[in-house]
Amino acid sequence: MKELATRYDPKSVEDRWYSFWESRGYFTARVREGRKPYVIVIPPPNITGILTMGHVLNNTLQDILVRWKRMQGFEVLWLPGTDHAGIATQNVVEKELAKAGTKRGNLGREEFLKKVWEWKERYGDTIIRQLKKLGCSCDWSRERFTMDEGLSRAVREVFVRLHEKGLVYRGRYIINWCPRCHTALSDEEVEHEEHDGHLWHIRYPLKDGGGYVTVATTRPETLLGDTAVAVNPSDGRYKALVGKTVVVPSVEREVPVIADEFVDPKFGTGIVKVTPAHDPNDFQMGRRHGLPQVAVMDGNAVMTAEAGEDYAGMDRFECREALVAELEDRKLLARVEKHRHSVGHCYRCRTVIEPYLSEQWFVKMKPLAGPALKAVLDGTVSLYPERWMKVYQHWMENIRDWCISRQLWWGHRIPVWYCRQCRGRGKSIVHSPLSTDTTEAMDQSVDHSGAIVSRTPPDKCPVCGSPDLIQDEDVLDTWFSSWLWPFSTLGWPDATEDLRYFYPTSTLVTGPDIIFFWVARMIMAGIEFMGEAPFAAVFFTGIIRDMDGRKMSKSLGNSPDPLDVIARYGADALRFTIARLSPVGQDVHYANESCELGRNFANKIWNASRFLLMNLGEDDAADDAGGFPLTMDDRFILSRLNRTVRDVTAALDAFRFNEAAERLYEFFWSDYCDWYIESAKGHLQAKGSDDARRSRRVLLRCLEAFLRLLCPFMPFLSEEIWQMLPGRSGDSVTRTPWPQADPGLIDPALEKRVELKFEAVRAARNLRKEHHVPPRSDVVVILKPASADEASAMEEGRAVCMALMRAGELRIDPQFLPERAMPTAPLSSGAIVYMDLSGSVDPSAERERVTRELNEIDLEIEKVGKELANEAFVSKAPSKVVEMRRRKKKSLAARREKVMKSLESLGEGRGS
RNA sequence: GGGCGGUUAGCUCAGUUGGCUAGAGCGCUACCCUUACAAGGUAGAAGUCACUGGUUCGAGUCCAGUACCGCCCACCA
Repeated sequence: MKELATRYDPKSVEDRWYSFWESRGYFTARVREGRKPYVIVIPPPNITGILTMGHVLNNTLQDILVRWKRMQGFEVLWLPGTDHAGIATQNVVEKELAKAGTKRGNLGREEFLKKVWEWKERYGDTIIRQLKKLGCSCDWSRERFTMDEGLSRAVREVFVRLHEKGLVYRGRYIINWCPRCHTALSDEEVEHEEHDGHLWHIRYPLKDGGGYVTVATTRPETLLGDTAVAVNPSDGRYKALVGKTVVVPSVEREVPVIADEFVDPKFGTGIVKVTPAHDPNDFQMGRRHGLPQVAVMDGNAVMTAEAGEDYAGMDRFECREALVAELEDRKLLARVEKHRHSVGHCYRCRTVIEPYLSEQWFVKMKPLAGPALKAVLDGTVSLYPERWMKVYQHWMENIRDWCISRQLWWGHRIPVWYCRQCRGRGKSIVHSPLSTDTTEAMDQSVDHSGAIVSRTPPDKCPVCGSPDLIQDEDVLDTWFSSWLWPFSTLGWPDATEDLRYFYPTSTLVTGPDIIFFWVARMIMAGIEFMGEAPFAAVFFTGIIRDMDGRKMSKSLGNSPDPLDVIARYGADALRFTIARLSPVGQDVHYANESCELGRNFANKIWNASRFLLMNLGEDDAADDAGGFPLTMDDRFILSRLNRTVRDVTAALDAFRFNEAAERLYEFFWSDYCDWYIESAKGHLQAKGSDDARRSRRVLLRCLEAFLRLLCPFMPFLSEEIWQMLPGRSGDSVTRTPWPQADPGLIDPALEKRVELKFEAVRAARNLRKEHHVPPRSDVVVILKPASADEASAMEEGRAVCMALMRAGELRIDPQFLPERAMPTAPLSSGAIVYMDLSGSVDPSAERERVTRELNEIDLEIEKVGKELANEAFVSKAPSKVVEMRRRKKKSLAARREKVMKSLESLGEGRGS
């Protein structure tokens, strides 16, 4: 047996075992009929991403699940991959270009895309490599990318199918526009933030010279695009105004005063300016009243010529300032109020979003939402924690159409073409789908706007036959590929074996921040295209925060690099700590130092195993106790082991990872190390004895079972130790079956009996300490048991107790009566522990201590006495509970008596 | 404006259907390098379970309300 270090060194083992597992194909799933599949698709990290603590949490939990399920005999597929992350990636590459002194406009679309692909090849798998460091057991042979050929085909297929159903449409609407990214965004991609702004009250002169109307606005610069002023039709104050004409300041445009229900008379002045081209509500109002749309800003949020020559070319916020100054000069600014309101920001670059009128593609969501909501409400898909159901339901019931076109270059190009001939001549009003006789026509359709929607690039216009076609410039929202992930990754739209066998998947583990972006939409897509929800359960993790409760972020610098943590503490330590700390459905407060929890635990396991290995002989095996009769302690640890197996399994079944981790920790540290190994040490001394052999085998049996339970949490360490155990010939702990709890071995009564011994030992140790007995010196301990059963339990454990108490002599004597002052400690059973210090006790200190004890007992007696004196309690509470109280009272009384006696033996009675 | 969490030891959190004296880890105090482990052992101190009321024989746990913290949603001109 080679010498093992006294500290576990994760660095020297982790990579070795990872490649061992990988090279043996342990993570590769196969289609195996008759075997139940268990499938998780990874939430694909962005190719721009590096591993964050959020990923660590997420993927550790997924890895725990899949490793556990593999051991339970499922055919497990954990499907990995990455997301092309349209905006994020384009931004990253653009930044690189900027550093090199160029920009994408200079390169042109094709050249730029080449650059992005190059970037992706170089850096896109960073996060994948990092996941391997963490120990993630993904099936890398099935790794996918949202822009690879198969997934791109799925995207086109979905777009065309939705278009055929009339669920994809194009139109000119107000959308969320990021002036920095130069693209439209969906509502979900806008992050609202509370912001201290102003409410400017602005006077619009009436054309007839009869004074002013005063409107209130938070965005005065949009006034340049006003085409009306509105009041509520039932607002008595302003009835007379309706139909009159006012003059928009600065641009001096004459616009009508209209009446519209939308206006809230209680807000501001009750009069609202209407800017149909720059506000979604005004857009609607404008449609209702046939108002012109005047766009005063361009895609850079720079004022256009429509804004008037004073402002054209100005940035929107600059313009705001200048315009307010002008209004003030002209006495048209009635007043300014402070006003707190929420402002939308781009989720990728934080720029303030501009409502912007433009032509975009949308998905009609209502028809998709219905079945997806039902699936969650009826339990086809269960959400953990359940409360997310409400959030989900609210979103589904108030769902709005999804703007899916992006004015980017990096992404799936929209599978739509336009005919230059037809469009040029302004004809082509054709309805989809084209039901002509050609097979090609099945693949494409032309909608009322002249768009040819096709799975493959068409070579000629189906209307006029012209080959002069041009593809839509836009790409699709990144999430338009993500929402297909659970089936596109398995080969859809082809009817592959994988798809048939592995779909629907089992569990999705993700953060609640993408419930709308991703989870909800996947459920919709799964039901729409596969006819079945994509997973049975969704587990929402918490969000990782720092100790001050702040979100981890680069700018705050509070975001640790998991690879540093792994280097410092080990992957297992990080995994275990994260699992242990993450409360179900609650955010995790994390600091690197927390990983000491996992590191120390790993070290404890390492050393306990080392101890056992030092004692083991060649012939020791774990499968049985060698036919030797088991001791009480043996049966105790086996009982605790089986209890642990049962509890850990139940906890995992319920996604209570923290509880599972806690059970493992408790069992190993408290039961196995603190008690069982300590009590076994005596037996192990005579190596050749049956006693020692029995002990070794039970120790080994527990360790083996424990390592298997631990394996999903700490795969590297458990493998390292597993391989050192006798009788291993290169088999892997990851391939062993998950332990089954044997209920017959769980014996609560026995556990109680053994706990009595703990208590006696603890009491004796406490007495030693209180009376300053030097650690090395032996003492005489006398135990006065409360029952014959206790006496026999103590008798059986005599040797162990003596060792742990460090007692030179242990007398078990039901009749014992001290002749002189002796420190005592009562046990909960009513038994009493005496320590004979041969008169070296200070009676007054002891008296004080015992008096304190007596007071505590009296307090308890009073409490129970009151309860039992309560007629209502005795008659209404379950008899079991009443009985329990009676017993408690009795044992307290017995204890009190004993304490009183020892107090008397100390010389004086108590004052009261 | 609507909704959802949280509030238990100095810190981070358990406490599953109400029922033995509310637990753990870290930190703290004291002693100990006892031949697996000082990343350890042993013993200990430390809690008005946010507040107010209610239900109940009995409330950290259930109900109502209040306060503070956090998050999400909303056409908050």
